[in-house]
Amino acid sequence: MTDYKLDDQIGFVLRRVNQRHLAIFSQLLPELTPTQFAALAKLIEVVEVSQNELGRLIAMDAATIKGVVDRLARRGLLEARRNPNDSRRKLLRASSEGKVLYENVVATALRISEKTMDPLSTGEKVQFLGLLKRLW
Amino acid sequence: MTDYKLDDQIGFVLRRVNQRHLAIFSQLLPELTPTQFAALAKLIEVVEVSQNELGRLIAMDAATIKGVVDRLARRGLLEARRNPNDSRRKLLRASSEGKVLYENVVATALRISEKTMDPLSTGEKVQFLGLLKRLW
DNA sequence: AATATATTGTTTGTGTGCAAATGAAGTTTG
DNA sequence: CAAACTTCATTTGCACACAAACAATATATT
Repeated sequence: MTDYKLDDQIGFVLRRVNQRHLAIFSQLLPELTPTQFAALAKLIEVVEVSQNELGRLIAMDAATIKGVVDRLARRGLLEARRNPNDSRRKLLRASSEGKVLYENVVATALRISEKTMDPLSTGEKVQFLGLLKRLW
Repeated sequence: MTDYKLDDQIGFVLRRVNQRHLAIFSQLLPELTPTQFAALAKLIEVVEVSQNELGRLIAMDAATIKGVVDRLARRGLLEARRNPNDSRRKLLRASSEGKVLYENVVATALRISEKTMDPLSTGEKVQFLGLLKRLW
């Protein structure tokens, strides 16, 4: 008879912390989902990429990034064109609306991260993020 | 111009760590999803509960727990009956198959938690889980 | 007892997230 | 050059996850 405590398992706690983070995110930045914001932020950073490559940069598989890109495109936040040298590739760029939105909300995105970690002291935040990153 | 590094944001790192955890889980315990295992484990712990109450115990909303319970019931891992005193309520219990499966995999579930935190030392694991829990 | 309020489970709609299969288009190899 | 392979985007199918609306049923208030 093994003693198993659900509340002590990292997977379960991870899920709950993520729930809290999602709630904070959608309250402070209801215009975009965390996923959509990540895609937009990365797209602005790299200027132009293909769809699958963008997915790889933010750890989304081909099926997932397709949906995210479609939703951003439908709202006019990014633009797609075909790569003339490789007609399989769909090259993506943030539109000017996308850039404006990003500039308007990036400070809020930072506040979301802060608020999520608010229960921790400054030192603990650094420590926690360091440990968390090692679990990639 | 705010300096925003996606890879340093807790939400993004949380998502990646969760991805890694999910991959470990489905490799070591492909019979159940983490969600289904959580529902089964909690159900065995509390013996009998209504569907929505079970959802509350493991932080799943009514729509989500319904799907999870339906899938477990379809596989015969739990049984449902109507509460005679309150005919709205669907009372759930783990079936004997459900209990057997749980006993057979609970040790594996513990190994999954261990493996997820493997990159950390013993002291760091305790420390990390403590900090993580404070972010509920 | 009649009305108002709350809760239970269900359904619909939207958005991730992954596996597996597919056709089109490149690249590598014999 | 042709066959084998790889990659790109797409589609389908399944599993969470939450919001909002709903009917049925309980409970509380007057």
